[in-house]
Amino acid sequence: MAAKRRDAPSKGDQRVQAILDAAEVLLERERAEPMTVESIAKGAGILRGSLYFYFGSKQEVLAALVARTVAQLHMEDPAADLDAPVRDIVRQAVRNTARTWREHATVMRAAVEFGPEVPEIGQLWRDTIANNTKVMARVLVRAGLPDEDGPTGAAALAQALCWMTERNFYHASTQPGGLDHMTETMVEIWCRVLPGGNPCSS
Amino acid sequence: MAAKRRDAPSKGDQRVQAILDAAEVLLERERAEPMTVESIAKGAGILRGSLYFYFGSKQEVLAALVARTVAQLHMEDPAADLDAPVRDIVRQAVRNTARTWREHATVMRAAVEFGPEVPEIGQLWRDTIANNTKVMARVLVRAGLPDEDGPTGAAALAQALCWMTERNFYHASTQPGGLDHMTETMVEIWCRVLPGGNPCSS
DNA sequence: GAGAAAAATCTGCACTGTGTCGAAATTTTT
DNA sequence: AAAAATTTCGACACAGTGCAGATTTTTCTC
Repeated sequence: MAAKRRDAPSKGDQRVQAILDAAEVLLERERAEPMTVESIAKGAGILRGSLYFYFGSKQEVLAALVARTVAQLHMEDPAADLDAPVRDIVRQAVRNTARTWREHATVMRAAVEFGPEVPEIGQLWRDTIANNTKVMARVLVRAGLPDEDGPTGAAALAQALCWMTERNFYHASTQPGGLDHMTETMVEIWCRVLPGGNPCSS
Repeated sequence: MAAKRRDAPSKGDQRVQAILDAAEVLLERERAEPMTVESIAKGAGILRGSLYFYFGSKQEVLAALVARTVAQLHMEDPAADLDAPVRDIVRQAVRNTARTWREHATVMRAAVEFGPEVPEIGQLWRDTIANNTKVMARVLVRAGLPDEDGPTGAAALAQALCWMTERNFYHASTQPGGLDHMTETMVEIWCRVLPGGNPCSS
């Protein structure tokens, strides 16, 4: 089904952002106030019917919010220094990921949770993980893992480790101090997978 | 809120299972027919109002279905031979997990997806992973990883690796042949994390 | 500045899906 | 056979979503 959303006019641009801001606030206080079209519109300063001028459905609002956050992640993502020692690259990459979870946990958890039921969000999220995987696969190849396509090639290991990192940070982000603790655990595992397998902590 | 469900009578026991069976079928054909109270009741051979005699809500049906499946997993889970070589234990454990995903993928994916919004399912699923973690932590300690509580102790690594396995099998279970491919990848990573870090494939 | 066009908002409507509850039917027990 | 318990039915109320025409506001053109 084609999206109903029209090209946004300039005043509408502000309204679109207000709608997305309102949706994000509701995600953060989901226990206290369930996210409905009514509550999103109220938070954006319009009535329910008006919201459909900008978005075709509540799912489209969520997809746009996730897209906005993912775009922000890309802008904030520091370019990796791929000439540094591999373990330093890995450590820095994990730390950067932890930072994005710290700063955008609510929307990132929403991306994980709504991905299965909103195809657009699911694809956005998988693409985000795929981008990370591509970079980290090159790092693993540089470290000496086989540059091949099989289940034990660098690409497969990188993908599996990126999903591990996503899943563990997803859980850790709900607990105070969880991300710092989990960062050390993620670095430890990534490093142990590298050839030579020396743990980072020793 | 206390569950409204009453103690189930003997004829009702059969009806409860029929309801859970109907719910499972609908999960499997979710693209073709959305799961509603109406469609669950229809599949169980009753009208909508009758379903509420057995379950307080649709969420309770889902929680009972996940509980039934998790109980079944426990029954099917072969006791690990903890005296075997560690790498054989790891390989067998991953294969067993792959088999449970192969045989119960639909309900297990539902457990992952509904966990965030249905607390009872979330707890059930976390408990399941915690049980696996406990066993695998002991295996990692046997392999020589530090038996301590810090972020790089055996317990933390086991937990992170179990969530990695869950996440990767979740994705792999949606693709033909995906679980076999992923099994090799999971074994490879688990083995590389073990002291000595020798990959299983070499 | 006025009028036309476009954009934005409002309001009522229709619909789906969930959960409730009293009445009726069926089954079980005495 | 009658009473009690269990199970089912069906109508009701409600929340939430999305639609569409009317109205209002804003922007654009002359």
